[in-house]
Amino acid sequence: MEEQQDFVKEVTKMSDDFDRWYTEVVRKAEMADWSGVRGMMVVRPYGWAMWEAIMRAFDDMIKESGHENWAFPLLIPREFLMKEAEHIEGFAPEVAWVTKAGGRMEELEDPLAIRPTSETIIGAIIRRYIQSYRDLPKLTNQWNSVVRWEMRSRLFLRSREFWWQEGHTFHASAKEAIEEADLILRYYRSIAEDWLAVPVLAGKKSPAETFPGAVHTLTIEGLMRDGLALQMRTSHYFGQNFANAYDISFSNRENERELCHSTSWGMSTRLVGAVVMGHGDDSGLIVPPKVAPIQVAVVPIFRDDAGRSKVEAFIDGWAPQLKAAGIRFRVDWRDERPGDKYAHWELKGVPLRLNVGGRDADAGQVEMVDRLTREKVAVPVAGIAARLSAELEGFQKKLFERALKFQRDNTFELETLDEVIAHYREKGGFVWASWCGDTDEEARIKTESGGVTIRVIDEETKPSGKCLVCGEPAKFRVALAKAY
RNA sequence: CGGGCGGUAGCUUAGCUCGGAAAAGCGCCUGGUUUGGGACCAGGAGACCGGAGGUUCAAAUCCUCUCCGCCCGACCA
Repeated sequence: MEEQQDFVKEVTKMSDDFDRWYTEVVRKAEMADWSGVRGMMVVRPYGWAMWEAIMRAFDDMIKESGHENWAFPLLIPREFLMKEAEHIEGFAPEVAWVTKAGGRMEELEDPLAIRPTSETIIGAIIRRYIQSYRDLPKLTNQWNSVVRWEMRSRLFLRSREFWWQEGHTFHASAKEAIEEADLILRYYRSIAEDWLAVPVLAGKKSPAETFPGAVHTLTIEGLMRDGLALQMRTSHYFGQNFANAYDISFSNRENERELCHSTSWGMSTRLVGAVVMGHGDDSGLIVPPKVAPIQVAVVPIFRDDAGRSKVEAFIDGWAPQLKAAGIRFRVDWRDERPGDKYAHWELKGVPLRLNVGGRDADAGQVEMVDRLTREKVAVPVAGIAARLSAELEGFQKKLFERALKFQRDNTFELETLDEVIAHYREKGGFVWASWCGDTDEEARIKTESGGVTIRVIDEETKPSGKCLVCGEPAKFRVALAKAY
């Protein structure tokens, strides 16, 4: 982490206490808050706007590849939930149930689960709409919120209710379903890297970390600035497990009944937390331009009414160009002093700030300040929209490169469990190692290291040498990390 | 869900040990002077002290229960 001057004074320094820093930034940047009901989050406009940008980007991607949005019910009958044994076993501890309803709080005959995810109800319903191979693939998605009864919560990262999209697709062949899960993982990677500027490791989860009921789970894992990994979403291939449990079948060309192959995949408001933790600094947020609710903050500077009129007229001269260029900007006319406004927009992580005073008006220029480098440069107003667009693009790129450098500087290659344990006593980051594939040994890594887990299996690269735990020939190359 | 700590104005807290008219700073509102990195003066609004019950002539303060938050752990696909 770079040295920073104390530009913003109202947040705990990241280096002093990362967790406190995180909570203070999220709240003081007006992104989210607690609601008074335990674990239930309020997402405020500044945080929600980032989520909206993510939603739009992802929604465009999946529409392009033929997915359709649906709305399935919030409440799930118990018998629907119970059908896939592994799935329900995995989710049982965090399901909330509606057991009473109505003015007299009458006990329901059959309790209804509040969806923790919708595989079960979609499976139970979608079978109606799938009869022939001609109905396949069925590519569904829904934007909604789900409830998981978590015991410990953090804003955006883990709350009892969170907002996400859940995609559920049904295919005629295993190959097609596997390709679907791969495709979605590529989309997720693009959201993380191209939109949020957070570089990720992509790969397969170990069997112990695989989604309940899935054949395999794919994941993207980002590295936060405190050195902990964050699972930034997953994509699952179910084989025929759900199709079997819910009898989702179709007639093939030969008029034989076959079970569908299915997938599911989800991406949540947790990503907003990844933006905070992946880019922030001691002064607060740094928001990637592509998802920034405000990309450019304009701070007018003047002494008196005459000065104000002059600056206002000057800004009015070129602001419409920014609007026309689709730049999300705000002119800060609040009755505050410039220094307050600087700190305010820095805390909120607005990529570019324009300081505009009488001297600038005379010179036909503005002072542009970069939130990342804090460099100040004079920018002529002639051609300002094109210049700012280019600067924002450059900012997005710089932010990604900085995060990529951070990730590389914090990625290591080790051979034995002892080395891994010693490493995580000192620092964080990713550690690549080789593993034989034994689940008990995987559990040993976690217990003996104090929480280090296998985050990703890299299937592209052959493992070198021996398993870090048992020393037998390795089958997998894996990335280890402590994670959120 | 266990262990520890906390909840008093929008925020941060003092007051609680030892019961006896609810305070401060910041923020907010009004007016004025100000404004290129965080101003100042004057006036003002704002709190049933998280909630319920109890002890007492009297409770922010003592007791019980409960809700919410923070830290640690378990759990977290």
